[in-house]
Amino acid sequence: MTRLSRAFFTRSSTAVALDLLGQVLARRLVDGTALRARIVETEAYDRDDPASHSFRGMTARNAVMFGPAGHLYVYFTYGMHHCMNVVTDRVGHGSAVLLRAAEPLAGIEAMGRARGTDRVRDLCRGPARLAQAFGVDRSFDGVDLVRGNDVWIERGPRVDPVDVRTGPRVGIRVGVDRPWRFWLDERWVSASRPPASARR
DNA sequence: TCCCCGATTAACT
DNA sequence: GTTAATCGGGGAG
Repeated sequence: MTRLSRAFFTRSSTAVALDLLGQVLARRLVDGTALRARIVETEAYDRDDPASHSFRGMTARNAVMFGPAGHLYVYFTYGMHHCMNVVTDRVGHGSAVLLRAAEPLAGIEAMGRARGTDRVRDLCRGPARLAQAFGVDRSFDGVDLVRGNDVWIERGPRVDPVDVRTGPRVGIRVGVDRPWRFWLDERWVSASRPPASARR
């Protein structure tokens, strides 16, 4: 097992988002249970990107985005959901990659318990589902993926560039012109939805 | 302080 | 295809 390094994360969010496809998100629960899932969908967010939480500058909520790369940025939204991001680029830059979906590999029973479902396909298909399956909430905001022993990302089998798909990001109403969503296998990828601009 | 709405999901018709 | 759930962030006043 090779863990992804600080250098891997200290690059542009789009480069990291693309290269995270096929890597393995790993977690060790307090009871020792190991969780592993292959990352199959990501989205890049950058400063000067109106869809990014960092766009309007640093606040208490997004402060981690402006810190060193390779740390988790976890935010709470819709009054009930948590989403996991990996901080990218240089300190002070303000960029991150949203982990949107993954293919469960190990610890599936524990993930099912955390999610309240037996459907393997729905365990990690969607950013809030993924965070819930991995037991990640706001208390994980700022956790170091490079040095920590609770969550980290391992090098997975090499991905053939031919298998990579790109397109507009999901659920946003600004910055839709940037094709910063990256995914591999439709089966494990989060549900598409009508453009955010058409809702509410 | 008030108020709108979100990097979503599940459960509807 | 539509919508309720549910609450914190942050812009407006």
